[in-house]
Amino acid sequence: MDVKKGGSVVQAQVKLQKHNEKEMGMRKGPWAVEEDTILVNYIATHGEGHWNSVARCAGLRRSGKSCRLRWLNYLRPDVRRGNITLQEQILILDLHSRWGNRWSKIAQQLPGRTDNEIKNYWRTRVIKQAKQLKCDVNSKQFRDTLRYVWMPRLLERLQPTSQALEPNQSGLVLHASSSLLPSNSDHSIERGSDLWPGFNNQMLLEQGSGGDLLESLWDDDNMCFLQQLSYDLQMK
DNA sequence: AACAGTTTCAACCGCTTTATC
DNA sequence: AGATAAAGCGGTTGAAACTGT
Repeated sequence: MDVKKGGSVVQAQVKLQKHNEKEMGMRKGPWAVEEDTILVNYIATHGEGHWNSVARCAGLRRSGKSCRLRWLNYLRPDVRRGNITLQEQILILDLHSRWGNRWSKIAQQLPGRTDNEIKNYWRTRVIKQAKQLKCDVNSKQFRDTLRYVWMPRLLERLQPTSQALEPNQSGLVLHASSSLLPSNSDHSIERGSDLWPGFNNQMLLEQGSGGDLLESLWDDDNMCFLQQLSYDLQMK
């Protein structure tokens, strides 16, 4: 792809596209209810994909990109909205510690959640809390604290309720043991494993399962614990 | 009640990757 | 093989909602 040369082909294409969008009076900003209805109805009849033609054929004055984003992040029937459960929070932390800011990849492990939502969660909650602890969220210290000390503690607290759930052989399983011990392996997420069957996709889908034990990773109790941990580490 | 500061999250942007011709 | 279009990704922004004074 020729993107490095000054005044590249791609840049010219983008300029042209922007010009065309302007010419056509493309709408931007929040979607109106009528626009949502048009998009939903169009996709119900014609299906997803070919977003530029969706925008054009449905009579929406929106870019294909905008239609795609609106559908994937908001209008899609299987999209889950609202509070991120404790299990999801733990899974996000675990996956992020291994994959970094690969939001889309992480989102694939959380049914119904979008990359955008996970990214927002990370930026607004995790980074904020790390700041409170005077930690850099990408520092080894923060990651190790989460992974080797805090998460085992949380999992321990969750386990009694988790184990009450039926194992889901087809679902995702977080290998508690492997993910919490130093490892270079990227295989902690597998399908159909039963190392720790209580913690799987099924559990994530069941609203509130285990969540009544803890509402959030960032409650007072946990924050005190983390602050103490952070202090202890600094004293070393 | 009014205002200021903070938080949240939907939407946009720029870039890269993938698909198609 | 190269050009172009479309899709996808991660970072960023800004308006609305919320909270504190």
